[in-house]
Amino acid sequence: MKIQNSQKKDALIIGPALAVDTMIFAIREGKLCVLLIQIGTGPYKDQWALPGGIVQIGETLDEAAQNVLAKKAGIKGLHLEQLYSFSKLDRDVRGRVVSVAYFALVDSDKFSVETMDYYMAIDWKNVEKLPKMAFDHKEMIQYGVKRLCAKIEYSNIVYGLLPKEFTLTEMQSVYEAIVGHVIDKRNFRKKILALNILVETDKERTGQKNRPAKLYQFRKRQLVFTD
Amino acid sequence: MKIQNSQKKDALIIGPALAVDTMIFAIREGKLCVLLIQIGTGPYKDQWALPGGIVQIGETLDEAAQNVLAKKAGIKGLHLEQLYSFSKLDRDVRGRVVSVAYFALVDSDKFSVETMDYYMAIDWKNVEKLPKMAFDHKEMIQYGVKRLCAKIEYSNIVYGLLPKEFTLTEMQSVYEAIVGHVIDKRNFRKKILALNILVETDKERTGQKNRPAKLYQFRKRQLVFTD
DNA sequence: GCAAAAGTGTTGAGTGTACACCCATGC
DNA sequence: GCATGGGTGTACACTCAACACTTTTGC
Repeated sequence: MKIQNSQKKDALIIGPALAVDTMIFAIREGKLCVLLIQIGTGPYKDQWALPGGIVQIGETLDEAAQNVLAKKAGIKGLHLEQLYSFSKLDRDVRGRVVSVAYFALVDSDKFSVETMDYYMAIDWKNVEKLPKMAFDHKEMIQYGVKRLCAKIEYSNIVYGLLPKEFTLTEMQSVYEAIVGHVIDKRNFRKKILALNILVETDKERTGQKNRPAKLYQFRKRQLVFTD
Repeated sequence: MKIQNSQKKDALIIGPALAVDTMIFAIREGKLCVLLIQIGTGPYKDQWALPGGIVQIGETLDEAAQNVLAKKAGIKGLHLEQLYSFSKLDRDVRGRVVSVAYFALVDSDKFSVETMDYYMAIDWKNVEKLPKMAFDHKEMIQYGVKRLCAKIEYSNIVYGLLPKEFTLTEMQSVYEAIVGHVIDKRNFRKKILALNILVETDKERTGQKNRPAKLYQFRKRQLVFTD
């Protein structure tokens, strides 16, 4: 492929390789977790990494991120959002790779993530207790968590983390897992209901040893910004 | 360059080329403007574009953006911020290029931007009256303006648009140019002074046919987030 | 003295925060 | 009847928006 360059006309330019890495967040046992794979071979053997891969010539970045997830974790059709592009010269010891990070939120109960045979393992890891990570993926995750914290304040992005129907207390637990501290129950309910992003159903969560809780749904299961 | 790939081991991968484009904003005659160059040859001849270029193998994205600006507009040492990565398949008819957009704000009076001889022209253009643009650069600029509007609300980023010393009215004019509507003078002054990002000097702007205005400086000439 | 821009406070509305008790259910 | 989590309201502080007149200078 030829790209015209203002210095050396008609030179064949091979710049850095281009990759995407995907950061899938979920709440597991009340903690914010991220989906990681364990690398089976090469200089990063046994270390953990975000699902990622090289961008093919016929893919946009968004498509590349979708394809990586489909291939490496069997996950399809998530709403993925571009986060940032990482480009330190030594971020991959095998060669020069610039990587565009993407993130998404899922309800982990809906996914039974399968280990593909060319990885040693695939698993959810608490973002506060990350294992030894390959590349600059720890840095990526820290950046992603920061952005996620900011984003839940002005969008309904947590819809991805919750099942179709859920109680307000369940929703509050998700917020608490992300921001990392407890929230006042009355204020939380007041704020969320005022946003008008939820609709009450006529169902209740029964079968517990206490008062049943009303179930709610999101008005729209897609990203909406509140003002 | 070889990159190991989980599908085809030891294949030589040539993915999309990687570029950076830089968006330099300034206020000119009270309007938000962006620095553009007019392309002299090729399929985009006579159209305008952001200063940009291919990322070299030994550069980070940040460095590539700095180098592009130095080469194409003689501008050095700006605080550039990464905006977003654009990757539509047909965004450059000459071939497949993914481009990472950067932006910065400058006080245009401090720069005498020179036309390099391989361009037809380099000039500031009002972001609301853009000429015919090459690539997807119009889309990039629209995205950049949106982000800029959001950003001035919670950071001191406009420091780049103002000279070392300035009056509050001058600062207010910059805000008005960016957000695109007039702002109440008393509320603006109250808000800005409360942020505690400015220091009063003992100087005044004299020589006009009206009451002299106090001059202020930024406490820090680097990006600071308020709260 | 007049034109032109600088500078300055108050009020009302709305928003965010802190805080404690009764309710419905399972066992 | 008791343990468990569900559900509710008020008071205060703070923030934001609207609004008009006096001051200082050049001419």
